Amino acid sequence: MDKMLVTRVATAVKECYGAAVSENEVQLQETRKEFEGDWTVVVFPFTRYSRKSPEATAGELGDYLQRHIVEIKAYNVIKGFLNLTISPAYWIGVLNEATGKERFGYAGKQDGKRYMIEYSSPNTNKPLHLGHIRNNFLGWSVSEILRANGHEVIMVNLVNDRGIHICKSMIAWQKFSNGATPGSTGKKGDHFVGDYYVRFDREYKAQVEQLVKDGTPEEEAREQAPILLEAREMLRLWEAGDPATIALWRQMNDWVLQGFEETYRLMGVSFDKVYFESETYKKGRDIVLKGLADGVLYRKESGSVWADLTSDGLDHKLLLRDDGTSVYMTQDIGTACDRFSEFDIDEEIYVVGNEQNYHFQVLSLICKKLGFEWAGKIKHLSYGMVELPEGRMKSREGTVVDADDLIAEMIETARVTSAELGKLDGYSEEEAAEVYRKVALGALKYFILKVDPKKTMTFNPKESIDFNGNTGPFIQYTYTRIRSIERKAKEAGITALPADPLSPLSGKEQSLVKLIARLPSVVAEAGESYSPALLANYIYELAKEFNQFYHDYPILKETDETTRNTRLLLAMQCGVTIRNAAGMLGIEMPERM
RNA sequence: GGUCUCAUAGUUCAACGGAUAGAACGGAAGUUUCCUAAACUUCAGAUCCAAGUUCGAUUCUUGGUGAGAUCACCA
Repeated sequence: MDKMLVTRVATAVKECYGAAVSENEVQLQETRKEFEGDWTVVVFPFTRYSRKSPEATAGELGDYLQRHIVEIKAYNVIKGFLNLTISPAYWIGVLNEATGKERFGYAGKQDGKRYMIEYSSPNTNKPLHLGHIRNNFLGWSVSEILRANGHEVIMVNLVNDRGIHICKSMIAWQKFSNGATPGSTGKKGDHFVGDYYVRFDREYKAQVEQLVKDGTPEEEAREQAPILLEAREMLRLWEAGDPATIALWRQMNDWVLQGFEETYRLMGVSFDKVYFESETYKKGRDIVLKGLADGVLYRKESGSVWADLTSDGLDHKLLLRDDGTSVYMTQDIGTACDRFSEFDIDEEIYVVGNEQNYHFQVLSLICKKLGFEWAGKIKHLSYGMVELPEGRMKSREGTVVDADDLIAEMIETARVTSAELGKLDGYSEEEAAEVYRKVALGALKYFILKVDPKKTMTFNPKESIDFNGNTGPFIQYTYTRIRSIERKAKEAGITALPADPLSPLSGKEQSLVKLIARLPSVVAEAGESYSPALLANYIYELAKEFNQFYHDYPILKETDETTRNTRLLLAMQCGVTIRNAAGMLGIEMPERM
């Protein structure tokens, strides 16, 4: 409907004033609640074609549109705004069309693009924390939204499983574990290994302090601490392929990955393909050498290879070290190249925190310089840090919020609240636990996804799990109310019937239908801008609108059968809409809560 | 210092260059009991500063101020 209106407005301008206006010059928006009408055309831009006052122009266009579009019942003009009122029959048609579609909101799979989306990308030396949570939710949700738009999405995870950080955990484990394992201690693997990483750091600091006390300059002490030298030696052994080192490395990574697996399952995210940096870290070397031969890159006397980006306002960037080994940037060039040739993807999205904005700016620039035609197809979905009400998380100060701990706490809060109110009394323990999990994760996901990704956000665990206001649980709660109404209606033998075209919808009913009808365009917009936040805010608006609607029109009390059935239908469709839209954010709906 | 991002009620978040800047939480007052972890209705309360472009600027441009990120032979 809205697309059709835009087209027709453009023709109207052409017919009335003989000026060809492109469709993106037409500004169509939903009429604000305080005015009469459904859609509003902003006519200010057309006054230069009509050479008349905004009011007169709007009037003429309104006349034309009403004559030529049957669905337009009336129009009114306020200043330069032309408000169009659509006939009630149209809205009833929309409602009838939407109902019964379980996949309402999802576009069919037609000529969509193929995306690859890389997200999560953890290091294997410590467990996931709150920052990863934002990353995972964003990556998963954007994928779902793109899929809902009819695109194909390959979700990938690049696990950073090699380097000095994992060697630090390995050394500490060798020295201090006495052969302990996650199995023997009952600890989750990632936490187990993370503890040794922390242990390493403690030991390292103690050694530095001791060296300084013995008269070593601090800078030198930091370089010369024995345990650090041991970690470096271990990295050397690893790169040399020393069997014992490799075996230990494999063992510790397995522990961590098993732990991650559990956290991913809990968060409800998954991947189509997992890359390991240990397998990709040498990539890109040949490409860089070719770039060097082509004169795009240059070599310093010491042997290292660089890209000169100063003409683009950036610095020089190292691509190969003196010893010829790759750096992070080199690997990224290599893996991107592989992916584009292997999967024939139209676009690659990297979900990575904004501390790497510079990295991705440089990456796309270098790829362009190297002459890859896909250089423009790599996108960085950059997101801001997550802070706590007390301020930034600092690993040094131990204020990092662990992902598993946080989720466990939220589930516990949900459990306690529910137990107090005894609402799930009829449920078995497993069923109830499932509800707590859905509520806790719904709260977390909604709270994080409703915020514009690029902004730094403050996460307040207490507020997020509030059951009122702009929260996930409020949305879930609204859904369960709808389901409860459905159940009661069924018990009373009431069935929802298609709306009667002869019974016009009231204002509140109509605005609810309008809101429901908007879902497809919200999904499309969210897909284009990679913004789950748009969807989140939409769902809240719908949930809130439903609550108001239900307050004004108690469905089960209504005596007129046709009216009652239409309203029941409307409520049920609200439920489907909320469920589907929330599903794209990864928020599951409980039947009761 | 260079580059990039952000700045909106007390707080957490909204607002393709459009109408009187919306919500939520918190605060004040009230209504109701068909769904209920009840909901709904009022009230008070904000665009960091200064210029510019525009019929119209929270939005675009420039310059300030403030906050954050980044500029490694780390990843």
